Amino acid sequence: MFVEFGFHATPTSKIAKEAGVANGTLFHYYKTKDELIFALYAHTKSHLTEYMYANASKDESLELVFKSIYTNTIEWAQENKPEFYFIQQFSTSPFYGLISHEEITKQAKPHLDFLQDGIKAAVIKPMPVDLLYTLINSHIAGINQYLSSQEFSTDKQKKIINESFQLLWDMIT
Amino acid sequence: MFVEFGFHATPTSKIAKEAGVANGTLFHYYKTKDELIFALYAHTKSHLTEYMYANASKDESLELVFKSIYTNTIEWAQENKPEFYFIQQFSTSPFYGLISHEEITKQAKPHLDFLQDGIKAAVIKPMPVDLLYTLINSHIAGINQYLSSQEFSTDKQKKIINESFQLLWDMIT
DNA sequence: ACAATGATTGACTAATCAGTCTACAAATAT
DNA sequence: ATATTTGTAGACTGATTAGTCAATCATTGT
Repeated sequence: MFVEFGFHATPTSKIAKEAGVANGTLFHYYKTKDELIFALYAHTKSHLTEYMYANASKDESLELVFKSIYTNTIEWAQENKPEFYFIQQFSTSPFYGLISHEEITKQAKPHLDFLQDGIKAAVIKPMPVDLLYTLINSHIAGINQYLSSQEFSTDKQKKIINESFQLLWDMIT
Repeated sequence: MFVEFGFHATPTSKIAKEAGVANGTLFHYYKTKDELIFALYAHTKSHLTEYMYANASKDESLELVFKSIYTNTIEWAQENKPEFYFIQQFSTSPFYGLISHEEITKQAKPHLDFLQDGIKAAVIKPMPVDLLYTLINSHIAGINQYLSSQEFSTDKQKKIINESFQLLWDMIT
């Protein structure tokens, strides 16, 4: 509903109704509407992170692990479009600025470590990991936007993902 | 104010006050608050577009023209952070979905044409221009996010822009 | 069996908001 | 000079909203 109508155009009364509970119940679990929004963001973000690292055996080469994470992320986004869109909407909203810097770095830590390993192993080009991370995230956001902009067959979609991965991989290695 | 507080947390009364006019005056020029928001988006977007193509002499090589557009865009974004942030906020909000598809393609047309020329000239890799366009936009959004995340000296900033341009250029050519 | 705590309800409220309306002022046209 | 249109003002309204509250209901521990 936040994605469809926006944060403030989605009243708590409708959220409660959609959830099948009374108005008061909602405020029993979340002191304020903002708290609910933050909780939803954290919840959604952790779902994505969990899915990203699924099937990531540490035996594979760094490229294969990275490709697995890349593919997983896009797959999750395509199968959970509202959730992914919500993350983006939240990230570019004033709400995002209210999250503590600490929380954000904590969230990004595992990803940054992974990239740092890649640099240390002389696989990934030496550059600030923050920059690298941002570039990768933006790239993935772009691919998702493209994949959502029109209807592709599953095969065509896989082809796009493979090719765009190669572009990204060549760029950072 | 939209960037700072969000769309609905910015009442028309405060907009009018900030603009130094009475409440009624605002609604004399914009029938609804939404109309004002759309107008602000169109206004801001056209400012950016104008700046992007500044100093773009058609005599230069395609790479130099592209680099000029690239640099201009990032410069504008860094010098007009709230405006750039507003465009991003708007683009990932439910408002964006209310803009006609026609309007969007019309807006992107010159950029797509430019990229198409690059492909025809065998400078840019052959791929769907939509995809190319999205990748470039995402890349630029990422760089801006990175540049805004910490304070860089002007020299350092220029260095980052140059290096990241090279990454992008190598990726698409 | 009986406390005690936690969960659920929905009517209620105080505040806020987008948009209206009437009156007046300024500018422009005749 | 007068008439007509356009711009400005700000008090006002009806609707909506986040959040409260007092009263039940359910669950758990003893």
